[in-house]
Amino acid sequence: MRYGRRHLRRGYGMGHGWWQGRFRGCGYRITVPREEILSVLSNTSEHLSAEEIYMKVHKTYPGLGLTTVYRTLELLEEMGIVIRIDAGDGRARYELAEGPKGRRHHHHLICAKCGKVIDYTDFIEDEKELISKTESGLSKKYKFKILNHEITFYGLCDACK
Amino acid sequence: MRYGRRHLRRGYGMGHGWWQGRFRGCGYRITVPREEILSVLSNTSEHLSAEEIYMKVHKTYPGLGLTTVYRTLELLEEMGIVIRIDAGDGRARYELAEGPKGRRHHHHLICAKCGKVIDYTDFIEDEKELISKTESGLSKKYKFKILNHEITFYGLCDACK
DNA sequence: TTATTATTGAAAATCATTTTCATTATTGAA
DNA sequence: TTCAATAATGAAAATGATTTTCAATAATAA
Repeated sequence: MRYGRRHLRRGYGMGHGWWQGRFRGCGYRITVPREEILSVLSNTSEHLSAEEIYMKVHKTYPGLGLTTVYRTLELLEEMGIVIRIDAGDGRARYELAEGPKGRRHHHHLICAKCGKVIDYTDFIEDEKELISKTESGLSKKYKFKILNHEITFYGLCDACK
Repeated sequence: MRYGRRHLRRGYGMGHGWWQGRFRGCGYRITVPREEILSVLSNTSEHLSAEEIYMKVHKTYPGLGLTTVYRTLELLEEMGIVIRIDAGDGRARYELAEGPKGRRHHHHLICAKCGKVIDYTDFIEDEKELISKTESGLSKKYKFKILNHEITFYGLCDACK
């Protein structure tokens, strides 16, 4: 007897992501939707929106709901596994903060017209000194506990200019 | 006979903003809503959302519609008179790019909890070299025409930490 | 295997922003 | 000043991304 089940089951073949430990540690469950979403994020260098992630996962796992994508991304962002980028076009994009291979610290180049986001890792060395100096100065002066920084250049990409 | 008019008329007392020339130059009309919105933006050091601007203007000019605020802000952003800031809390905030007195180049410190935005002008000198170097390097490498940059620190403000 | 309860998906609800459209106000020309 | 052309406006409806609600389902510990 076959059963038309909407849901995959997790099994031996499923791989044991580097992130699973962190999930367990926080008391979160490891589920198929979460595995699928993280798999998509791990296998792209693009900056995907919630809907784009939904569509990609949907191909192999049609049971997925868009709601779950949003919920998962929110969770992943809270855990620092994922970074949300606001390209200013009304929908957020997401990228892995640090993957299994350890992504390098980088910043963004955003096209003001089409919203395309490019990572760049150039000049990070030169940046370090400025950032640490600025960070300690600001933290003192404005009584901010600084957690993160972001350098973004806006402009027009090759195709749009 | 009195008439309950919903609309103020522009008159001699209304002041001649530094921005009016730019409006005329672009073929845009100078209207009361635009004057009022720019007046609010000129008289605050806060980073206001469209709705906050609407509420402030509404006190002296109840005829104003929220739609007009959005439309005006869009126009002002296009003209480079206003800068939109995405604090990541789902609504954009706006600030004057450069006022009559000429605001200094600055960057932002954003509280990840309450969304508060603080301008800082510290370390701008140190920043210059890095930025110009980065800018020319990126522009060449990625064929981007760079128009603008943004440095933002995220953290917790004194009240939230 | 079972009980507990976190997670899920669908549908409805939100909420900021945009669009539509008829009305009104600004502007340049007469 | 008056007038005609049309840009700008406000109200209401539409949009679109994201969030909430709630009953059903699946992951986990015992």
